[in-house]
Amino acid sequence: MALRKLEGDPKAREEAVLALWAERDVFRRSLAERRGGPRYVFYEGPPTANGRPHIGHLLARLQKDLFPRYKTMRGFYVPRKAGWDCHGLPVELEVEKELGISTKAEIERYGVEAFVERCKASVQRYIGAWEAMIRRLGFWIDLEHPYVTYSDDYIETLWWELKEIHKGGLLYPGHKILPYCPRCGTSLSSHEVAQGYDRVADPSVYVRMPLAEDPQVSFLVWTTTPWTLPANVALAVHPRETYAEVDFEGERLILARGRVGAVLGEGARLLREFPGSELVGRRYLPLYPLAQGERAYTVVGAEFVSMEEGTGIVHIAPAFGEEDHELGKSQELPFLQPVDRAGRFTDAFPLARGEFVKDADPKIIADLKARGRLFRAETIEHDYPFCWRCDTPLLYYAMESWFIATTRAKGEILAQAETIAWYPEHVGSGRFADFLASLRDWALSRDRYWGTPLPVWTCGSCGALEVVGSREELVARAADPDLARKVELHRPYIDRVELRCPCGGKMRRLPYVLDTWFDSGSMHTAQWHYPFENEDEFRASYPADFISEGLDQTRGWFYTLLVTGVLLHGKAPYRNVLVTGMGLDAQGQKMSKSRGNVLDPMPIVEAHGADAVRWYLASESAPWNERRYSEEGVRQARYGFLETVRNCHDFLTLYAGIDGFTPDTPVPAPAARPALDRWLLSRLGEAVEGVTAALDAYDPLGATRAISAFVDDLSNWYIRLSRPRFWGEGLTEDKLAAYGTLYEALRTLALLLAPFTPFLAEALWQSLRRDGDPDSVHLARWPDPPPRDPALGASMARVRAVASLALGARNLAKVKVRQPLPALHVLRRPGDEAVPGELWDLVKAEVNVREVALVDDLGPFRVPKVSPEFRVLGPRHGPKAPRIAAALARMDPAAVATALARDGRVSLPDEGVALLPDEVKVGWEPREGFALVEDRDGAVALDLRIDAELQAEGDLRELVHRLQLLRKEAGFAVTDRIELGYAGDLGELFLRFGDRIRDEVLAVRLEAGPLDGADHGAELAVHGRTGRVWLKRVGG
RNA sequence: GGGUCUGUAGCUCAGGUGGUUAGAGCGCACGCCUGAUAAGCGUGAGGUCCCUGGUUCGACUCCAGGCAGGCCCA
Repeated sequence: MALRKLEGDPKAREEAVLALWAERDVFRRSLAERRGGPRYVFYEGPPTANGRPHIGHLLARLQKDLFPRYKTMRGFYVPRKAGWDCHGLPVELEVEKELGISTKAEIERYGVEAFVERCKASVQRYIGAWEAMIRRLGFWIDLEHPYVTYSDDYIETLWWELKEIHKGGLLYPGHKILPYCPRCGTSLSSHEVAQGYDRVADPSVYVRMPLAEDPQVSFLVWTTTPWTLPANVALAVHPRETYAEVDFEGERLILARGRVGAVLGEGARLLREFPGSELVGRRYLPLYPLAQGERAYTVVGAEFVSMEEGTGIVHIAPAFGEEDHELGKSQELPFLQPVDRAGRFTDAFPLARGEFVKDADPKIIADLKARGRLFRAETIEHDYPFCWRCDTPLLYYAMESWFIATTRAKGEILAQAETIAWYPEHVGSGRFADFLASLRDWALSRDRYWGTPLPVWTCGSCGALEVVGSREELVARAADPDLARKVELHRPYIDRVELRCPCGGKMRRLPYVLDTWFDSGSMHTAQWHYPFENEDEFRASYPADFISEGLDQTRGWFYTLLVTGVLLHGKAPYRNVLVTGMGLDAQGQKMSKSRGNVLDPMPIVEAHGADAVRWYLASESAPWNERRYSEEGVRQARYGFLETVRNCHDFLTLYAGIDGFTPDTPVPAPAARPALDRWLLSRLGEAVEGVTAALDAYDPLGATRAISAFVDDLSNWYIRLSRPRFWGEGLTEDKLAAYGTLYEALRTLALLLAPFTPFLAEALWQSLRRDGDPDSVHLARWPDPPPRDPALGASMARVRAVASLALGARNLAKVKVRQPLPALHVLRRPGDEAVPGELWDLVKAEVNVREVALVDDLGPFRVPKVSPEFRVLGPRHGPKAPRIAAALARMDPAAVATALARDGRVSLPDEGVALLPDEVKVGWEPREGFALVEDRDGAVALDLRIDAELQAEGDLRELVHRLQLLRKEAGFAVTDRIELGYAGDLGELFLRFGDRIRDEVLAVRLEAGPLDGADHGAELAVHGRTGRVWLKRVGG
């Protein structure tokens, strides 16, 4: 094995790693080699295959890769089956767009069979885009054997599930007011509705409903949906609230007393008040007398009437509101439906016949105004639900639907929800718990084409009903068993299968398909085609240890997964959920296809590499925080972190190549190595422990911080200080210790990075691994932490602080580090005795001083400095203050300071006063020839007295530095030997330090005068000495 | 309207059982260093820790109310 530099271009490096993984079949082996070990169960939440992936998808995707990789390295067997959510309205919508159509009638005309085939093709296309992204980013999941929700096997499991649910008595048909999209022609589930709320301006309309018995008096009624007024059949009041009849600008109105001020303001005069119950049973004159019957247009009592908004008198249209519908049933009100399935008024309402209801609002308002029934019309901003895919305003509409009675299993669902650990915790205890608390029955059926068919057949003769739970059952009951054996379990094919009813009649399938959330929410079972196959797999993988998806899945997949899991298996289907935050654009807006502000990750990946994107996502913030994505962040991850890691590695390879060091070269035992090495190994132990603990706690941010801190110490302290150790000739013990330490650090770092930046980790590993090591880092075991040495860590921290202070002092004095100085005096602190001399030597080298001395007193290096405190002096001494100040300035500052400290006062004999401590500022200034720096980390005095020898040494270092730059300029390799020619005043330095110059710049010969055939030359000036040098490569 | 999260430097974000002088990275200025680095080091500028009130000897931290943004719900 040979250490070799890493490919610097991320794209090329990562593509090579992808090829290596493919060639060595690493992902499959990472599973195979762990089979039989403890299982860590992961469930893939299937992406909806109806759109291209964007950067917002990557955050959850990263968690779904990172933790399985980590657990694999910890010895777990972590199978990961990919999955695709293929059914549903979104897919149909894509196809409609392709075809340029938009209604169900058009689909029927086009042909359901052809339409459904196009849905399949569309899904395939998007799956391809997702697979490409997943592969390129190094997200390991089994794409060869995914679960696909539209496959017959998957559907068969769903049928089995529904039959089980039906057996439990929890599947039922009902009529309910449901949110309904008139464009899509189907009702929506509550979690779909939740996706589509938007703030809009709607009419806010008050109308008069005159009492039948006294048309001079009107009920005042408020609504934001004027189009529902034609369907009005009753008014509702709260029987136990107080109502009032008022005079308002000469008109008599009835409304809730508590709403008078808010609705009418100051101008209303109270005529009388009475309980709402008194109004119940009164009749009123309808706006549009479309309803028939004894109970039409009467006032009824209802507890739900709110006193928070409106007038406290609610207009009731049973066709358009859930509460209205319930009330209509209990009060035996007539049912009026003047709107068709497309959301247009029927002939029953001629005024706006054929118009979409929302568009008819202005016409209705104008009509009411013309007839004197409009009291007031305004607009109001509120949130209204729109179809989450096509943006059509939803209507609440009385529909037939099939339901799962989740409310009947609520207790069990809540109990099982308690067993789930959420990251962050508040999602589980907050929004998820809230949602479960207001659980409603699951409206499961959809009036559409591309979906799992509802397996319910009914008999045309006797009305009997059959739920089919498998293909075998279907064949057994089918009128044409051959057809049933072969038929694809999709519309329109499945609709051709008729069953034989025991009554002798024919049974036909109800034409519904399922809510796609039932598809994805059932993956825990259906991905295995259980119970028809794979019983062992199913049992071994229920429940999941880990799932991770975006926050928006709280009421989506997290919910449906739980419900189906509890109903079918009596147990929560997952133990740990890591919730990721939503992706926002640079303006802080949610990224979504409909807003058109999505950021395509692939160009960024191509430019900076998948690792940079992955590290950026993992290290920027906690996973559950929402993110503002920017390419700049990815750039920083690349240059600020990944490049540093690469350079640390390449530093090792550079010198390892020169010295012939290999991973198998024997090195001294850790205990026998210098303190700097032992310190780094201790830091490495700290890093391994930190990363491990963080990942065990589902805290990837904490893990990346521990890694970053270690890399910083490695690069900017360990390697920085160790460089000279690599420069000498031959493999000394010290050099071997440095190689061994650096090697160990990088090798362990590769392991720690493997879950986060799998490509770079692999590239490192391929360079660093020993014979006998696994041939991929992803087949290796997670590292055990090297032992820690806290005392050494504390010593190093102290020494680094001192070096920092000393460099600060140099800065202050404006003396370059290249110029050696005689001494650094360090004010002693408790514990300094325990700091090894080796570490103080590091300070010597870093600060470039001949000596580091601990002192107990900075007195010798500084002198007191006193000055008057005019703020205090002025008020106390008035006009004498300037004379006092002048007198103070004439005195010996040291004497003043001493007196103040000793006596608490200092006498000024000339002025006849004594100054108190608060009247004199006492500071310090460095004694001539010293620089002082003091802060909470300590205090140092830097001796700046440069003698001739130090000066010469400084000049030498300056000269060597210049020569090194020239070598670099000339393009020589680090190991090239050269000849050097020189002329001018500089000659003195060459004569005096010839040997050292030769060593430092690898010169085999020094020549006074020009060199023939020199490769490079330059004028130089070092401290007033000028001259010229020539460089020539030897034997090149 | 309700729930929940977020609000800390120009930007992206840490942090703190309530306690001297609130941090990092990036960016900026000046200086340094550089025989690994598109790097590094030092210094500096840059902060009402969203606002108001309360509790407290002491609040950026705890409590209450509000404001702004995100998500979820109605």
